[in-house]
Amino acid sequence: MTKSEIKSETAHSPRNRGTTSSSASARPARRAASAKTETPYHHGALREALLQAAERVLEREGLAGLTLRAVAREAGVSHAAPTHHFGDLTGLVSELAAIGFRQFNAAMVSACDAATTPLERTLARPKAYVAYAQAHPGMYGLMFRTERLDYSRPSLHEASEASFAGLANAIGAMRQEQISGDALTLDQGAAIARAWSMVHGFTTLLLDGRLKDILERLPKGTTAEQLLQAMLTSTVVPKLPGC
Amino acid sequence: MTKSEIKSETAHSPRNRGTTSSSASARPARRAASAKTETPYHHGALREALLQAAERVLEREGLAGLTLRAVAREAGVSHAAPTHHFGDLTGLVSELAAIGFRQFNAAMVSACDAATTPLERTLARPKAYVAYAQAHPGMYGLMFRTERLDYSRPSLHEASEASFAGLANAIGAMRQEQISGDALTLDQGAAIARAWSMVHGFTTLLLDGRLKDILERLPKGTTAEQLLQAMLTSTVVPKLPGC
DNA sequence: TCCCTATCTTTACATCGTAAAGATCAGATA
DNA sequence: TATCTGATCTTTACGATGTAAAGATAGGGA
Repeated sequence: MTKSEIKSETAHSPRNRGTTSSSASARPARRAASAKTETPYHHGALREALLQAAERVLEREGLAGLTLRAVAREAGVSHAAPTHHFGDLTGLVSELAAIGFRQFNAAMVSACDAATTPLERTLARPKAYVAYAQAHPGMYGLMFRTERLDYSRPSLHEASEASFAGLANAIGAMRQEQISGDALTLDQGAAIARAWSMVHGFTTLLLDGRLKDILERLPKGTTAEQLLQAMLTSTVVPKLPGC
Repeated sequence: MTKSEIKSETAHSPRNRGTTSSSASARPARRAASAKTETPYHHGALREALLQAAERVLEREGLAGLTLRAVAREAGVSHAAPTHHFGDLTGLVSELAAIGFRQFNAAMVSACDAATTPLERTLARPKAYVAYAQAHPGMYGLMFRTERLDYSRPSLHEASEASFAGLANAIGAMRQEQISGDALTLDQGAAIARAWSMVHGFTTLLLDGRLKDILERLPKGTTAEQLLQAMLTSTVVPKLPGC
């Protein structure tokens, strides 16, 4: 889109494989793996390399810049190479999102482990949630942009499911209840939905720059993290109908 | 993307303007507005027609299907016609989002006006918020997908600003305070952020199908609206740290 | 009457996703 | 050891998209 900036792509032979095929013999001739092959025809671990390249592209150029061809360029292979490993763009993006969910879960678990005081234990998870999103805005945006993902992929389904389970358990712990996997009371469901909606909504609005107006009007120097904490801990409940 | 389904587009002359130019005289010849012109060369109100076409395309085929060419097809004009009115895709999409914000605000205002009991007055706005998103998922998704919008456009900036102002005022009313435009206490900011995050997060999760797991585990027949209400009214505050 | 200008259409081009066919190579099989 | 097979990667090709630029067509004033 938008005319793109550079990248001619007319340059064939993605990786300079040191072939230096001088003559243009139409016959394949099977050039016998010329002694100093810089990079072999077979990459060896292209799948992982592509996923890492994709993450770099995503965080560098944003969601719109995450294309199959850009990832292939970043990895130094031909533009059709990713297809073999991921089927299509949705496949690549879904695998990347699965990685994101695993990073995300790991961040929250380790934040919980590090918490010591009761207040820290209460805030560790939401703070880690927002912190991950701020540190990896591209990844977070990808993970919650359903239209580009394929949740029927086991890796993605599992990873996002684990994310939800962790949340539900944390809420259960707050309510000193064992949240059974199969049934919820309305109160339990409301508690889970409230916590998740609040943190997810805050994060989304923050990343979209929609909280800037609020932050600017707060006492000078107030950070998003402080706003989050105030939002989560303040017990002042509005008493009258709005509108 | 995805190979598309149909639409040949090889059919030139978007609208059948009844020209029936039999001979192929290379010279323009200025065919004198043949008596029964079905649709004139100049549409007359193409800008509005394009915006309406865009909304139809958006709700019918989703965000990914909302392309300049698809909108032009829907409106029956050449694929480059929208460019003249909106500059580029971002322009069209931003104007459409502005319309969305205006519809959205109107829906909340009228819901507030219709509320009578105190409980209704408290819930009218959030319920209208979610209801709009459910009725116009494409529009809602568009409005909060920042990466495709250009907030420097006055119409969009104003409309979304009005949306925020309405929210802030509603929170102010709940707290029986006058929320001054330029400064906020941390408590006030937290109250606004909490309300907005909660409702926006709930809506986003709901539209992305991520609350399905919760809804299925609630007492049989519980609707999203009931969950929202429980989420907003329940005063049971979690008492212990989580993790 | 003539021409200017906004509006709309054509044409063109770079990029994208994806399919299909060819090239390359590692390892099994004989 | 020589050959074959299948996985991996590259080429080539096609339709779709956004956007720029040039041509065609009126509507409305000079």
